[in-house]
Amino acid sequence: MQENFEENIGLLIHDVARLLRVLYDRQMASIGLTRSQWWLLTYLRFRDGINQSELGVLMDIEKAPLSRLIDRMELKGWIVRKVDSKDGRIKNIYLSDNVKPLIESMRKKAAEYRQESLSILKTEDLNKLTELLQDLKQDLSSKI
Amino acid sequence: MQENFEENIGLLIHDVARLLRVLYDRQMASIGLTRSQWWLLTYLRFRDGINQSELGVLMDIEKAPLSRLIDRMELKGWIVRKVDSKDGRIKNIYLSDNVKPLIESMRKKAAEYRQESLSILKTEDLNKLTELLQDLKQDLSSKI
DNA sequence: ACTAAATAGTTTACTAGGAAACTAATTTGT
DNA sequence: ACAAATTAGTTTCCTAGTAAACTATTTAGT
Repeated sequence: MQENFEENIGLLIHDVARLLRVLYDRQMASIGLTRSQWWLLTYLRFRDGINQSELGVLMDIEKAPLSRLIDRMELKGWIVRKVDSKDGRIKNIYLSDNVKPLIESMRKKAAEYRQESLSILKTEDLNKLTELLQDLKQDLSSKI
Repeated sequence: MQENFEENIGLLIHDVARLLRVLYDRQMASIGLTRSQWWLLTYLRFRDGINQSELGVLMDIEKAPLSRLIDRMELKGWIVRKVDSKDGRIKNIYLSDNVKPLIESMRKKAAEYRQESLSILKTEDLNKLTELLQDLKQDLSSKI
């Protein structure tokens, strides 16, 4: 297609990321979660009470889509917003008690996903791939 | 975050894909195109007159979003739908003449993008990375 | 030839991302 | 103390992805 279509590593990474995403989405869908929901719950599990701005930085999404994601999850009763006691602009996000069983299911699914998606690679290849991607990530980060 | 958060290669690939996408989008935005628009024009450059179903397979998107993408690009006068002369269900997509200069700009930007995004990797590392990703892609494709 | 099945594309509903304009609360500078 | 600037979050508009229901056309089976 393009001048070097088959060898285009950007396209290849794009494809691999997409395939991983499809498997990932499938695991999540089996317990009734979208990718964003799962991702947000995973962060909250470790940072309960984090505010929206910090959460946006961690999840690497803008505050607008994050605000709407939180709206939908709050409607489901999974999380709650609470205005910060010291700074009235800030809203902190907390997990609701009734979402705890769901989070346990998530952890199991995450483990299945890792096993399913990466079992083809030998340990040394996995290490090499990780190393190369980390180099690339660091370089790209400096250009953004 | 997760049990093996830092070493999670799925997350790493996701991050690299995102960073590449941001650089890619930036190049496209400089000539007034979205990623999907650029992508569709790139395919049409090599397969002018392709029908929507085939285009959807190539671009790996469903027919619904493709139909809407074509709507928007047809409104801009960049492409045209023509009902197939032999099969009335089929619509073939053609580039308009006035989009040709834009396509030339695209080719230049694509070259800049490749240079900007991957220059950090040595040739042998690029080859190794390509090889590993191809293995992973092939395995994942069989699981989808 | 005629009904049933398959195919191509569209529309709608939902989730989701980015950009920009907006509101409300807080901090800074004088 | 008070106006200006900054910050946190929301809303709106646009693009875009999936799934499901739908229309129109063609093909297959009898």
